[in-house]
Amino acid sequence: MTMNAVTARLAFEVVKTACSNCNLRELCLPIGLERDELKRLDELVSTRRRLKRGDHLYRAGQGFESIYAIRSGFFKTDVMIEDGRDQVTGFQMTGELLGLDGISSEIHSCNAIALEDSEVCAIPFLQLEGLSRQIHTLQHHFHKVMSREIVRDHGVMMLLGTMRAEERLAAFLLNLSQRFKARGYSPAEFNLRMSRDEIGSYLGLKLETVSRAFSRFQEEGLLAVHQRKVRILNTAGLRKLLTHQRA
Amino acid sequence: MTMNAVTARLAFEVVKTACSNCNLRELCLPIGLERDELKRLDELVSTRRRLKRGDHLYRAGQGFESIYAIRSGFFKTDVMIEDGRDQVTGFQMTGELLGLDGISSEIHSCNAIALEDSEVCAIPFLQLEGLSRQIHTLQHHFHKVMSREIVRDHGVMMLLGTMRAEERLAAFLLNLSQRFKARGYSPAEFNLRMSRDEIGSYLGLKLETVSRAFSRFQEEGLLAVHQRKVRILNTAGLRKLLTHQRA
DNA sequence: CCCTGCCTTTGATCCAGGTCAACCCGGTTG
DNA sequence: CAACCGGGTTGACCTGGATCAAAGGCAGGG
Repeated sequence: MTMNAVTARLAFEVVKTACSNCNLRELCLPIGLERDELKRLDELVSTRRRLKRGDHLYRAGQGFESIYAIRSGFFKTDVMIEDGRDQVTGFQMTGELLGLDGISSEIHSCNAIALEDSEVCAIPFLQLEGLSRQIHTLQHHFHKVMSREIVRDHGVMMLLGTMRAEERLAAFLLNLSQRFKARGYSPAEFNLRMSRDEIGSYLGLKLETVSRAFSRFQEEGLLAVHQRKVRILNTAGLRKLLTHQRA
Repeated sequence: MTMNAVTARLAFEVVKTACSNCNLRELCLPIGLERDELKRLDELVSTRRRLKRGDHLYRAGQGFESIYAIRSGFFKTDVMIEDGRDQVTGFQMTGELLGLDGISSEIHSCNAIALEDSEVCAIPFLQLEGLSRQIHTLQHHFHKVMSREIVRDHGVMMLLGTMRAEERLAAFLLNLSQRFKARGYSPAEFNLRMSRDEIGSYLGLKLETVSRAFSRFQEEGLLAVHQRKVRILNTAGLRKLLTHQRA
């Protein structure tokens, strides 16, 4: 093998999977790692998976062995009870981790479904634990990610427990907006990847209620909606809905 | 110092704080640790804190440095938004951990309040991370605990998003019952440590609705309630409310 | 012992959001 | 092109739980 062939091979692999070369490394697990630490993480994250819209990344009941970092695309997670009722527990986008629910019992407790064609990096969990025993920064960052998920869930509980329909939708839109912004997209104009029904499930509302709330926001000049295309016209107005309403 | 003095001193310390001697060690962080590992955990868990009913263990906004294992007593955690609305995010009992919300930003995001006189073990988080880099079992168990919290939160989201008032209360009571049972108490008869208002906040209901649901359950012979004293008479009936109801 | 204050229960009324139903719109198929 | 189909919107009506109000325990303090 010539030197060039080696270089080419390395270059190929880097393009193929490396965290060290991923433009999400500031959003994702590698945050704060040194060059050589990053390389060791690269070794774990060797398998990618492509999913088409509608595909399951994993299902409730399946054995757990990896967590997944979203490289591109958009997901929802949901839980189901026997009688068929289900609840969307979250929407995940680029750079976010999926699968943390599986750690506790080594069995996934929810479904993760791609809402658009997506790509994820699979990170074998036991190996991640091994590496994070060696790299303090990685360990600490991983703990922060899990804790952030807990805090996020508390926010959703607050939303579901105390807010009225329009407040919920406003909170939802502001959250999406802020996350798009953090990824370099417009915070004001975006396409929803999920149906009214899925938004409703997440927010504890029926799809008709979600639709009506959208229409109301439009009437009030807070935003322009057409199907799944949303443009926020008055962020402050939306924000005021959240804080100010109620006694 | 005589040998006896040394022994006595050790015995004193063991009684005072050691995980190795704690009758909760099968419920709490030490699960699965070897004798010598346990000893090293003991060294971290040196500070105890006693709280009286109503005391805050920590408050939202305070800096985070330790997580807490409940040694005895009963807690609630809640989050608040500017306009004064608050949401109880959980009730914690013996052997459960508090403070995981603080890891993500190094600032606590919720309040933890004792609902009865209680005692907790403070575990400095950075030291816990250090030790769990050395003790694989401890690391893994800690990850499971965090993950379990996420799964629990998803359950609450399901409850808040899809269940009707009586289903919520049934789910709540069954959950409490099961947790008392796991601690060696009667699963059928217990004292609620929280007010109707706090139950309502947790379940996304008003206190009057909670009270009415209790009365209804009593009429239907599912349980006997008097103020905070609850006796479950028909567990299967309560369980059926959960699964069967609705289309 | 009574008083005070908090918690709980219960009744009467109201309303936000659920339910049911019709229609619309854009994309796809035969 | 028509027929179809899976969202999305909109209207009319209904209901579960919120709200408002009153009264009944129970615990703690003087």
